[in-house]
Amino acid sequence: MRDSIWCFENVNLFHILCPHKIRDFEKDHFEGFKKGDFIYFPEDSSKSIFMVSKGKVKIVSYNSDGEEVVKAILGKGEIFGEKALLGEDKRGDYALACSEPTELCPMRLPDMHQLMRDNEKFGLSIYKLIGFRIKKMERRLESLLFKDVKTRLCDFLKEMAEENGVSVGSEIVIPYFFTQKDFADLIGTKRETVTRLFNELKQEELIDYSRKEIRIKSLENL
Amino acid sequence: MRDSIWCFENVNLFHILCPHKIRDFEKDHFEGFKKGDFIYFPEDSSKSIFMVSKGKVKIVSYNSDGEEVVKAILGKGEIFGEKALLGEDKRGDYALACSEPTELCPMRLPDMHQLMRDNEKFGLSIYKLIGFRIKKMERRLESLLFKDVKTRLCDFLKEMAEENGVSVGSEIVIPYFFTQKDFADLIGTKRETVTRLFNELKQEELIDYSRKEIRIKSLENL
DNA sequence: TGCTATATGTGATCTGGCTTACATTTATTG
DNA sequence: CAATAAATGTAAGCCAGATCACATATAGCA
Repeated sequence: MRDSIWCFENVNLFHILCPHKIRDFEKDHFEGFKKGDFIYFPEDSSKSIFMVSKGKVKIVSYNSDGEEVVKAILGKGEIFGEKALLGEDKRGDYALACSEPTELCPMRLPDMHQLMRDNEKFGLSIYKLIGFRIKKMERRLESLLFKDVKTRLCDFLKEMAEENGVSVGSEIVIPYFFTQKDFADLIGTKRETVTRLFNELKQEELIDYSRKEIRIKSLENL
Repeated sequence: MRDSIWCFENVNLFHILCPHKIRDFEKDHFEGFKKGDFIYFPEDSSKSIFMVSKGKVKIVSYNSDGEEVVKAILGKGEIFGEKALLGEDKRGDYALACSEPTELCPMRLPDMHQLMRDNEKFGLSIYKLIGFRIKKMERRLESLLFKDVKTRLCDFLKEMAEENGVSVGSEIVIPYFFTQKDFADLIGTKRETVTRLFNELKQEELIDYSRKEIRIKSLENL
């Protein structure tokens, strides 16, 4: 594992969960969501967990000033709503699709429990995933406590490069599904600051970007 | 549940875990720790979980600048090292006693698993506790993202009042086992700022404090 | 294709809380 | 009980990043 605050431990459950192994529960599989569609609301009871089979999903809540708290953004193969496995009764946050089309594998909780009982290895990897989520949150906390905005942004870009980056020549291209506002929310700063930093990094020849993609020219120096 | 960022959902497992129900595993029960003693190190493998039966335990890690990242401070009846249940192999942080004497109930992982298998209700409450830990961390994150230092301190004092406070007349007395440095670490600020704020709150007649205790004079207005 | 909404760019100003630098008070230890 | 260490108190100066106030660019839609 790298030193980066934002680095991911990729526990990709796509091939375990979806679509083959769970034909039995396939009833309401694969729902189609459009950008901005809500998947669940805070008051919904936590009756199922989801895996993203296509698109991106954002988990958010809103603080008392109506500002968005971005808890996570998830891509293909990642699960969310997993707190249902920890005895959560209500979701407590919003899940919404943030790319189009977004498709999910929903798993009802009892089915999930059965699956985990039947397949110990699978159960373990689910719990492991929860463990990784916790560690990730701990790193985010630490970065918020001790690192300045620029460092946080660089760490975050590195994380994205690992997760979603595609090598093209010496560069790493990240398809750009976040707005600068999203970046700001994720690293805990303001949009204007992100704009400023993006241009600063461009000046320093570390990245290049358009509204379509971000090109990381020198991952090492970020 | 209250609105406070810092409010606790008290899942006290003391009477479930300790000391009666687990006589079988009692071998190395109740170890005595002095203030500052390390209970585990980051490289230790996660072979057991602990419950505090007496005293206080601090979970920390250190960032690259050697600054302490305080992840949690736990009192009687609270468990720690629970990430072992989530497939963690190494602890990844330090646990150290921060009051004297501190005593623990250590539970080896296999025993724990057996206990959880045998007693479904118990297993559920353990997982629930992990869920609460996650929510608490989410609140801490949110507070760090959006609230200023004074608000964070007030929220934290409210949390402590709930957890450890004793009503004395119209006041709530909190025994004072944290130094101002500890407060600073926990809410993400510097010691000098905590001192200033403590005095500010004293001026405003909201609290009173000595090195022995903090008296909350007006919880509502904090 | 033009109109409108949303995303991005960029300066000027302001400020919470960090930094630095000590002083004072309370614990701890030989 | 003195000596030393640790915790607390206070104040001046500074700066990263927020805030405010626009300008421009791009996308989506009638």
